[in-house]
Amino acid sequence: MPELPEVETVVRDLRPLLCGRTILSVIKTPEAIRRAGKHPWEAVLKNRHFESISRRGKWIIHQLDNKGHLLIHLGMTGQLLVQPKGHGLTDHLHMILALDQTFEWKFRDIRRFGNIQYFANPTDLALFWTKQNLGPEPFMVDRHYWATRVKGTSRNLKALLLDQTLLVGLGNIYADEALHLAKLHPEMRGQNLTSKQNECLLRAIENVLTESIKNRGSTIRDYVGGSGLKGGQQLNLQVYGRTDNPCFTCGNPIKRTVLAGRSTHFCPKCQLGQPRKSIGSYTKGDRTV
DNA sequence: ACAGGATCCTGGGGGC
DNA sequence: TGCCCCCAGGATCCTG
Repeated sequence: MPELPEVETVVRDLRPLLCGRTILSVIKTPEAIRRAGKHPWEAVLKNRHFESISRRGKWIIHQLDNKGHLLIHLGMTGQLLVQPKGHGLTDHLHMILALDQTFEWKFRDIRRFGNIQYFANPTDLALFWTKQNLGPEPFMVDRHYWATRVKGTSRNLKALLLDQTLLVGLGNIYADEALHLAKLHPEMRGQNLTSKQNECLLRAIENVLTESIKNRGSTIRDYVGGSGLKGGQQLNLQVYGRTDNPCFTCGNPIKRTVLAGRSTHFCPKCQLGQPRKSIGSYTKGDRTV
């Protein structure tokens, strides 16, 4: 499931493989991808050069030499690959661009939750970002913004961390991991966090993402980087996918629940602050605060 | 404002 | 072996 570390890894892999390369032809267009925009792909992409590859949240941004932008969201199972022609898997390919020196740019997506968008000029792109209303990048969060937004809501922490308008980049895996590192219960309400806990949560998010980027992200099932290499962070996960296994910190079994419609993994002993039914209080160990 | 459910989608795994 | 059902979740929409 591509989250920020996986998307960042793809971008870093693609950059040297793609920058300066020319699109010779469009071999396959993304009709099967439900949310892909409709464009005369051959007309807008043929003979264009890739100027730069970057990322905003989980979106991958290809800037072309005509100020056009090709955006890709990997969704659940998306893979973006640049490989010599004839390499790699051939099923579930939704868009293929032939590049110079017989390389191919390929978007592969088994479950088709991905998204492909093209913007002909910076104005259209800016409009798209406005509509998306994305929050800040995790490593560039203003402390005051963070404190205000988290303290100002009664939503639970799991739902908050998945909300891309609050903060971009977290998905189900790293939301669970960050909450475990911060020792905060996923059901705790934003408004019930102390300033110290709030700051600790932001640091935990940064630390979890930093470590995961270092390990090229987590390959649970389908994810691979831009050159086809798998990630390594799945070996370091503390709670995600470890239901009933002992917590590495305290030895108690990891619990699973469903929050914000997503499976949520946590250690009930290490992660305190589960809210009681009465509003405005939460349990901390055996005490009510 | 918020929670929860449905929707899109396919492959893997469990049960029979 | 084959069949059925459930589960996984990023984003979005709808309802209560």
